[in-house]
Amino acid sequence: MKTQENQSEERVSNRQVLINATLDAIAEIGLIRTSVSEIIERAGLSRGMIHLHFNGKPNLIVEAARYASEQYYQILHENIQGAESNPARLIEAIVRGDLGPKSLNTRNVSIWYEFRGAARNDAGIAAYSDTRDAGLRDLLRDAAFALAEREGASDPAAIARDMSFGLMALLEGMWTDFMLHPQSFDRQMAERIMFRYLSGTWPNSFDVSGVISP
Amino acid sequence: MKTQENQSEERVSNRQVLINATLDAIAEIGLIRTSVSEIIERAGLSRGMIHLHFNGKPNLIVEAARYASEQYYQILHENIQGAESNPARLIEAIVRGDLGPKSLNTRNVSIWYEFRGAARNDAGIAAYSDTRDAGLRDLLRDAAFALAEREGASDPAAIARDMSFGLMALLEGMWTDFMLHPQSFDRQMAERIMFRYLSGTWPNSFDVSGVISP
DNA sequence: CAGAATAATGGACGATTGTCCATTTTGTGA
DNA sequence: TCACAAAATGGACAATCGTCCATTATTCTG
Repeated sequence: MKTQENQSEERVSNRQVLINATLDAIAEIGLIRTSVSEIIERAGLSRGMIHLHFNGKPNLIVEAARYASEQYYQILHENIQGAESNPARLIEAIVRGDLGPKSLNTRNVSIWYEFRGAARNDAGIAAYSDTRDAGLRDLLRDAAFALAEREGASDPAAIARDMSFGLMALLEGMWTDFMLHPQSFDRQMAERIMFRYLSGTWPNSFDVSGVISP
Repeated sequence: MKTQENQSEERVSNRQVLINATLDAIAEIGLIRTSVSEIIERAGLSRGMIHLHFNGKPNLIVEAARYASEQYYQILHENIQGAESNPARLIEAIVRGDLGPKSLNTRNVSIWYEFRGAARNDAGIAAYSDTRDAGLRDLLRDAAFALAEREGASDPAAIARDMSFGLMALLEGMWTDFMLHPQSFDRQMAERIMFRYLSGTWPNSFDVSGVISP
């Protein structure tokens, strides 16, 4: 029975406006220079709003981290939809998704890197910075285990542990390289390197271009 | 003809004291909270020294980045000494060195990560943040090329490009993981993952424990 | 030893930080 | 339409930021 709340879908609360402005600022000028003045100017709102909605700047930063983490997860699960049943296809979907423009873009990578660094000295941010890893790692490990078993490895658990860890680390490195050189980064090359790695361990499931179709 | 300059080897200029204090602060509390007050307190010097020796804080930060970069390089070259002639041994030395406690420790990793992030918005820092990569990448690419040729790959240049890029990215990822979980990080596991990757591409030169001795 | 040059001090300075509240504006229900 | 509640404003505030300079201490030179 709200009045004209939903006259339009794009009606967003000022709370969310502040979060978006904060993430924009972090992406563009970094956490160091993201001041209250900077945020409220980008948001087009008044100074007191941060205190009203978040009880101070630190809380706003944490909420922005939570939101960014949720966004990443949502895209991840969209990427892997339909591939969950086949471990090789699942890994392929994760890799391609994580290197695709919806995940790997200047804004996301900058935000991710800034929060990562801040997490070292901020428990509140650390909570939402770690979740990304945990969820992704579990997905990869389970898929790697299934794959190792299927290919008849002697110790599938060990392989799964090493490979999920290695894939995570390699993706990390790709993101870092993208952050440092966004204009020269080559997505195709990045994917090829990932699949070369995968085919080295599971030559029956992968080649340099991805999953081998039967 | 200096007076009592070298009465003891550990006599260091206050310029260097400031750089060390800056790096300590960055490692422990991060770049955001590394203020002039914080630095001079750690250095045990007076407020004006930063302006006297560096003409302002920004310059001090850049000089600290340069020094950290030089330190990293020095350790790198110590690590690979004697292994330059054999490409497989050279890669092994780089990998083991980069994952060893002289390079990969809490202080170094924190500093490296902070400068990496700052480089995005600071050209002065970017210069010394990039050099590490450039030098390391060249070393790896040349070794990878020699190895690819020796193992008779069809396109050694392509292999060398992919592998040097992949090795860099994988090491990046290892460093990041160490930064996030320094207490649970497993150096042996990290090395094994690196060598598993290498043996996937060059099974005649590497196995999971390192270079294969003839 | 005297004099000059250099190194070091520590506080003053304006600018900017984040917090918070008195006030005004907007929205809602009687 | 009126009265009340909620949302939003924007400036005051103390604290801290980085800069810079007048002053003092130290070192080097002749």
